[in-house]
Amino acid sequence: MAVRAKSTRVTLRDIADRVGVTPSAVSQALAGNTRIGEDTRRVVRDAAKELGYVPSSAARALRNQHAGTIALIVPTTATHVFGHSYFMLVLEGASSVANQHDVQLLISTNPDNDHGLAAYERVMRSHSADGAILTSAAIDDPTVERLIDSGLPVVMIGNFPHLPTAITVGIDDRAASRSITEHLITTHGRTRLLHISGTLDHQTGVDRRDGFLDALRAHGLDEEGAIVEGDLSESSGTTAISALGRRIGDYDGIVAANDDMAHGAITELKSQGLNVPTHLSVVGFDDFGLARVTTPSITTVHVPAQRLASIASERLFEIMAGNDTGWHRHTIDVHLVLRQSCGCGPL
Amino acid sequence: MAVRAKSTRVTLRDIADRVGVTPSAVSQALAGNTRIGEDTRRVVRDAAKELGYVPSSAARALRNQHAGTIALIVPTTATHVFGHSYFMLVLEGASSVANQHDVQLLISTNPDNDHGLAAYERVMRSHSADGAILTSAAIDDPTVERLIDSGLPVVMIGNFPHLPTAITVGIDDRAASRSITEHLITTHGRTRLLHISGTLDHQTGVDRRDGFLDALRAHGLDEEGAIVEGDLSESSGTTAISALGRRIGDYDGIVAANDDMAHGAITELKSQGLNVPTHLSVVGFDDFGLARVTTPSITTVHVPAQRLASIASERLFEIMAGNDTGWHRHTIDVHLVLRQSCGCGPL
DNA sequence: ACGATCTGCTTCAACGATAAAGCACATTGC
DNA sequence: GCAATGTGCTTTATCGTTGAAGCAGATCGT
Repeated sequence: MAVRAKSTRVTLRDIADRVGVTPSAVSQALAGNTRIGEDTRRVVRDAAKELGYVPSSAARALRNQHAGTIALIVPTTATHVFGHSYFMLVLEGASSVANQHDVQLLISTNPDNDHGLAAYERVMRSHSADGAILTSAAIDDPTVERLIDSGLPVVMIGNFPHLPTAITVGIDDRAASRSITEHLITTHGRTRLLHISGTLDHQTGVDRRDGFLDALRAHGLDEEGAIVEGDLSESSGTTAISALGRRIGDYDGIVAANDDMAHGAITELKSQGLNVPTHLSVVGFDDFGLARVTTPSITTVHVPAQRLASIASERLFEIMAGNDTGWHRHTIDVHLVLRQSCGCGPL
Repeated sequence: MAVRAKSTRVTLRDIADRVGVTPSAVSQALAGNTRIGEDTRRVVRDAAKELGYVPSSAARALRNQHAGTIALIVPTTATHVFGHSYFMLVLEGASSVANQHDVQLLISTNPDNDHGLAAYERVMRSHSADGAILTSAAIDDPTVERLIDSGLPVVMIGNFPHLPTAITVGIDDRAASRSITEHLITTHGRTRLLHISGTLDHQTGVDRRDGFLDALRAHGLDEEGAIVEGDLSESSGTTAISALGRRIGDYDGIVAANDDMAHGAITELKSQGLNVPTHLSVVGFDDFGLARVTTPSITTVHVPAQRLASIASERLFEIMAGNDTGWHRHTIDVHLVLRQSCGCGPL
């Protein structure tokens, strides 16, 4: 039983030989071409089913000049971004849309240091994907621009104001950040606020910081010492607080650029004997899972990552189908999720 | 500016024309064939670099009869399994190994209802992947057997005792489950234990349940009413407890088959005014992230999913390279992570 | 009744890369 | 001095699929 089945790879020729026509006729029959007789068509289809014929994706790709594949590109090391459940949601969104279109999903992650090209440049040049969803790109990543200019259909998740031709789906980070900051100010009367920002080489980090500052200015609050730069990791949230030493007493509210840092901050505050939300209100951003399960649960902005990905994917398929008339920038609404860490939810 | 760059796809012919040799010579030059003169080789390589040549993956795949791709197959709906961060870790492990081997990673998820074949059967028959990592397969999934018999190199993550020829990497769920149960018994003196099991159509669910029962029997404890079947979701952990009503008083320890259910159970216990770990000790399984961040943090078995995936991937590459002499079943060690929910960690 | 259209296939070329075989010409061995 | 070997390419065939073009024989229109 062992090796038998292995080599027998069914091609058009096998069907052709069995039915007694040419491979080309089989191809046309399977494609439903009406120039092939009704009878032949049926016989061919039966034979194909019986032999378990599946077209060779390589031959098809070569002949038709498209791969039947889209790529999900994450231009950082796997450990960095995969570590955030964000990616899982994106994958889920892209995957389901790809499946609906009967297209394979390729995951492209690490830089391909072997050839000095980014992995996704290879994907693009080798035509192993017909289009790409790009996410988590840094502002200054020069390869992104080349990717877009290459003519490969690309839809990006996030905001890229410096790339005017890019097709993007994102949320209004700045408005959302302002909104959650104002919640702390107007609902909870917090006036001495600290922002733990994300990495500022990503647009998201900049926008969330700016939204925070917008809120401060709108309410005439002090911007002095209001910002500490983090890196989106839980430990950077912890460090942000511990580095403050006793100056933490100057603050009564913390706006973190994501939930991981909010959680890190809360942990550190707790260990210093400070209660959240009694002594300080803390809020996060993202709501990818963590914010719901911690104690206190974290008030945050819900970012619908899966929906971002599925919308991006749908748009990508439109573009690949030649429909270039749709939107180029799409912003989907987000909402606050009020939980315990600001003082809203039941304790 | 629009359409210009698009069509210019660089092939061997372009390099050949520029250098003044045939495409075949270029191919050989790039492959480092010594029958091509030193000078020509250098000129060709320079031209290739300058033009930005990247081989067509489709043409290569067709000619060489292999795709340059491995598939990560998850034979369930995306929402079910992707929902667990397990998949993220597996992806990370597989992805990094694939990258090291300069091979693309294909994600195959949903059944392809269009043709009545599982998506991965198409992957296999269409030869769009040279090998596959298969995870989260149900015990009775008949397509798994066909996949293995097809001759496509496959390495599975998990244990599949009913598939004697399968190459698998897993952990000893039964021993680990027994071990964490015994921790509750011997260290914390818990004697009235409840197991919230996983789905029993997966080997993991069965093994973890059996390990729990092993511990009970070894210590002469009562098996009556000791098992409730859950489905690995947080809510099934909650339901398992709430459905018990006041009979929860009969128990002093809960062994959940994963952390999500443990967390659900703890939440429900809390809301009933029961303290964990004072009134009851609770433990989970997996340690994929959740267990560390809850309050109380959850004592659990750390399952190194990423390592499982990378070991599986390495073995897959060995097999694809023709080395069939390695192990067929590999079990990697796991360890308990003692935290607060059993009564061990600092509160 | 005889060119025009239809029907049902076959033939052919191509997608891009590659390995085997071939073919000149130069060099070497004895 | 002439076969044997080496060098540096070119020619050719192939992977599996597909669409255009070709080609018989039947059917139709007037």
